[in-house]
Amino acid sequence: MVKAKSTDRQTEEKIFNAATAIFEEKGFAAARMQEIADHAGINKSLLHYYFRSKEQLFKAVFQPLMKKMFDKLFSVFMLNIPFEDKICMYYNEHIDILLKNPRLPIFLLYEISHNPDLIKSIGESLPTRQLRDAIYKIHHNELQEWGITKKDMPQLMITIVSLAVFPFAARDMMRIVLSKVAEIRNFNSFMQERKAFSASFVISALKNRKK
Amino acid sequence: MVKAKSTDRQTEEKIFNAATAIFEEKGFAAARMQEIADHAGINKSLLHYYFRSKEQLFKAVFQPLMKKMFDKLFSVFMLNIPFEDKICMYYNEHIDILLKNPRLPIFLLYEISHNPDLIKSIGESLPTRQLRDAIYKIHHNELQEWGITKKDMPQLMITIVSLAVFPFAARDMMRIVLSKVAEIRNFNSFMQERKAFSASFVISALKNRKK
DNA sequence: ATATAGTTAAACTATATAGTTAAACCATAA
DNA sequence: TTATGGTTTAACTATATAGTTTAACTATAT
Repeated sequence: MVKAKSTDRQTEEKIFNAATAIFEEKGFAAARMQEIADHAGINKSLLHYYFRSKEQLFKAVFQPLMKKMFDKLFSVFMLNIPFEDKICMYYNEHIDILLKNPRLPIFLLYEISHNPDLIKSIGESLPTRQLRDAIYKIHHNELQEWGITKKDMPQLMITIVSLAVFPFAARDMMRIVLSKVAEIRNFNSFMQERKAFSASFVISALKNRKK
Repeated sequence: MVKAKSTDRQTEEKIFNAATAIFEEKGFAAARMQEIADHAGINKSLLHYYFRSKEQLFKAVFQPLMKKMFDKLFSVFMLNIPFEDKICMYYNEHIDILLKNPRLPIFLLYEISHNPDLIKSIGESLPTRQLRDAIYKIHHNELQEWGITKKDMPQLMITIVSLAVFPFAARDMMRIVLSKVAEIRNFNSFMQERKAFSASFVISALKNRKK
């Protein structure tokens, strides 16, 4: 019985990993239950034995991914360190995470925009306003010096995130549109460079801000 | 015969518009030929009579959209005006276009990442390198003064575009994650604000750049 | 050894959808 | 008037896929 339960978990995990990979690659609509089963090395019956339906399996995959993403983000921005250091740390960490899951951004963005309910429950549980207020409180002096008001915070936050996330969402577009621009041929090294570029770009913009 | 041809064009256009709307809203995989026919006010037989298959119809919609998008972008950046003005103009124009087609970015990005062939032919015909070189030539003085080398250009270009396009791709994510942050409740006015914010952000960053 | 939980195999149902066909309909140009 | 080309209707085929069922198999705990 004890061993059986352990096997249980292993299988569940195999399924979870397979589903994550397939959903992330193909999206919900184009993913096939058979393919997920194959990828997990089990058969379709067992897939439905563990997760009653495609929707249920999808949610089981999607929501933790989503939460993990945000928790990571929030944890960095909640740190009590100077703003400049925080920006550097954010780009270093977030870009590294995404380099390991390059298809995650386009997957999450697309699925949310086609099924907003999926994330509603998560969204409501996120301490978004607390984050904004915390950031604003921690960095009050710096932000004030740069002329950033509370009203500017959403613009600033979206801006910071854009620089890291957009290139992943636009990866294949870049690959094709900019394929003839030599410097971008290798996406990985482009993103490595981008860590420092983005950080210094944001800091420079803030330091030289006109209201 | 003459009148027939004109009717022909009208129907083709009705189909084209309907297909554009449905594909943009649902994506290729989830779009239904029946729904497109309904939306166009015709029946499925006629749909196949004009466009032999779903793939063909999709390409007929997708490729012009893509090209239109890039032509507009390129035309702004090719203008021979000061860099600061160009940045302002870009954000004003591009954000206005996207406000009229808010689902276009996520649609294009997703479909390209799931079927890169779709755009390969377009991509190859785009004067990307010329654009980079033209920008670099037109703004040589300003860029040099700011310490932007040719090698930095891709980072800079992606950065500029990110700030305008990412919020559209992340629109529903923002809607949910930031729903409790009062300042963002109205996406439209958020993007209106963003025109000036982005422009001044980029200019400030460049003027204060450390190499 | 036996019962049990996890697992497989294969056949099955139900449904959705792309695409086809053929006959009839209708406006218009010759 | 009549031939033509765009159009509708409705029935059709073919296929893909989610999900079900059932019987048999296997390892393990007791």
